[in-house]
Amino acid sequence: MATIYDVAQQAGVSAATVSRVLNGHPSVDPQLAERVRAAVEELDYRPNALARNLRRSRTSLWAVIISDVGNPFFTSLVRGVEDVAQSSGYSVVLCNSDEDPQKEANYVTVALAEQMAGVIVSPSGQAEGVKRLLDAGTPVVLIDREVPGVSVDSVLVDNEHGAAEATTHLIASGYQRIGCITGPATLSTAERRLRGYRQALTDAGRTYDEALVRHSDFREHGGYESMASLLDAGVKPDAVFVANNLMAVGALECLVARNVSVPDEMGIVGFDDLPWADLVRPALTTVGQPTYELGRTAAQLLAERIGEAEKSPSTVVLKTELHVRATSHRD
Amino acid sequence: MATIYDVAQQAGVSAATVSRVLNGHPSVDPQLAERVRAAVEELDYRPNALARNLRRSRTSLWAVIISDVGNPFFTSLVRGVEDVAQSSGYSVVLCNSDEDPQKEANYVTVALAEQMAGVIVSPSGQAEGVKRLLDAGTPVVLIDREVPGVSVDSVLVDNEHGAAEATTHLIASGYQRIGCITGPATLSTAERRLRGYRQALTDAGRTYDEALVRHSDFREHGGYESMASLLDAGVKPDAVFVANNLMAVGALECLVARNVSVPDEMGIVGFDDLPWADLVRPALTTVGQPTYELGRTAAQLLAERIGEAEKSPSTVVLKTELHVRATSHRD
DNA sequence: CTGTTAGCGCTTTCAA
DNA sequence: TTGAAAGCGCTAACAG
Repeated sequence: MATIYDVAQQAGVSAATVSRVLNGHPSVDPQLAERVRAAVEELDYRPNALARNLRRSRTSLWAVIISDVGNPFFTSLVRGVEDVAQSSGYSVVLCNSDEDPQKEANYVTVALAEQMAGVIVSPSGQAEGVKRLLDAGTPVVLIDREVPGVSVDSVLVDNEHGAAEATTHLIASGYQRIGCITGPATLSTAERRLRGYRQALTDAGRTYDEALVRHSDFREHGGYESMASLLDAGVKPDAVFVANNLMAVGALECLVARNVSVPDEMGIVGFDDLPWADLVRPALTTVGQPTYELGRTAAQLLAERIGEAEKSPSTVVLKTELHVRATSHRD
Repeated sequence: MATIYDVAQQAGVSAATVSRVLNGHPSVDPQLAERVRAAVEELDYRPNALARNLRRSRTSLWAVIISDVGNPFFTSLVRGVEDVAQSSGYSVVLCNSDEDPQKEANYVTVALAEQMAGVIVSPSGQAEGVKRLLDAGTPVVLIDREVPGVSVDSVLVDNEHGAAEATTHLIASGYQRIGCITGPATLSTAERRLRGYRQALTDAGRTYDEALVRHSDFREHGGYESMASLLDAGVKPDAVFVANNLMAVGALECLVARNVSVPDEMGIVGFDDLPWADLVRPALTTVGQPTYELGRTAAQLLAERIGEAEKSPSTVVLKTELHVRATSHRD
């Protein structure tokens, strides 16, 4: 592998000049610059990123730490991030924490150790990872989820409003006992969606019944179990607001398995869409999120933060949109 | 940020000794080692990976370059890779090439520049990226797809056999004119699956009719279009073998849109499963792949290759398994 | 078993 | 505008 000195020798200049040419430093004689470029070409020289990283003490990599690669919500989001990153000259590497704070911590350590230029993270509950990044001065943007007690750029959706809209829709569809399956109490999305659900009930003059609420894990299996638990309970709901897409799938599977007809015996609204939703029968009513836009926005915030470390953090809240399909009304 | 010298000073030893302790080099006095560990703790010292990388001229990162983050096939595979990587002391970063050779080339450049310890790649058609990695001496494992003319560790499934089994199943179910929607001719999987389909027809004494074959892009939309094109053609098929999961979804959506009843008017078998397949109606018959196992195996090969650069490359072929569901038989 | 020393390849003052 | 030289933080010969 050719080094910068080989190029310098070949071009008859110093390594410093080669470096200047390579990094677009203006004050270089065009003739010399041309000789350097020719030498680079000839030797097929590739700068050693490791040495450059060490010297500059940063890389041109962004880490995106997501909490579940298997959730299509994140894949669309990642596309949004990638598109912005590319046009800003960064490459994106994905890290899958699998909702495991330990794995998340590992990836934070990697991002720190490799001195990534920036990190976009959907934190799996604990503030610790985000705090470590912030303390080290790494530009960070939170996506999808908040963490309490830290001041940091964030991109969220209007979870409470979306959840309330979903619940109100179920009420308007004539359902009487509306339950809720939400996620881990440690996640802001789970809590906010639960709050929106509760608020909508209260606003409609309904009583909020703790017995109709389940906390689960935002995974398919958890949705299945929670629905089963709801069906086996004393007071059965006749509709359920399910606070994420994977759990909605699980809940539907449970209803199919138990021969509970949807939407007649049980109405369902999920949060976040599914791919190939059109093929799922009955078609699932959802609170749609602008996933690609979430990714784009987070990436833009990150780029700005990198450019200007001192500016005060901003939180962008994007709107959700109710997609009424078949599972939420009886007509 | 504390450096290794700060730790050395704090512990009253040399930087070399600190390095030895940190890297588990055996010949260190336990007492000194203990002092070093205490100093590390006290200063909250984190080794600078950039410096270490430069010195060792490699990182402890694996890159997994996949061709479509949106395809659940890859997400399961990634889990398999991660599990092995973790237990071998590597971290996995994901790179999404989106079936775009240009993006793939960029990520290869990143992997090379950052001197990743190893790369697992499902190449998007061209051999160029893989060749560059190999030429640079980077340990590489191919997954899911072959590239012609390079000798490299690979993990594949038995595409021809799986496709033939699917086609034979359609024949046995009484379908007469069986078509095929396959992927880009540049991808080995697309070609092998097409070959398996053709072979099965021939073996059954059927004629192979080029007019019933479509090459598409392994994406949902492409499957939709191809199915539409097949329906609009002079000789309509009464069953179709679709060579990947996303295109099968697209094809089904087209059939729903056109009011073609499945499996009565049209039988369908897809290649590779879908998540929440149980909810898709009618339930899709598929050629199942051991996705997690593919990832695990690739990771193991990579670990071995890193350990022993000179061993001759091996190709592991895993078995597929036909999952007969509702879309492929009329009874 | 431990310390001294010499770089890994690059960028960036500083002087010319 | 250019080059010489220092050094980012770590590891690995080589001595001792």
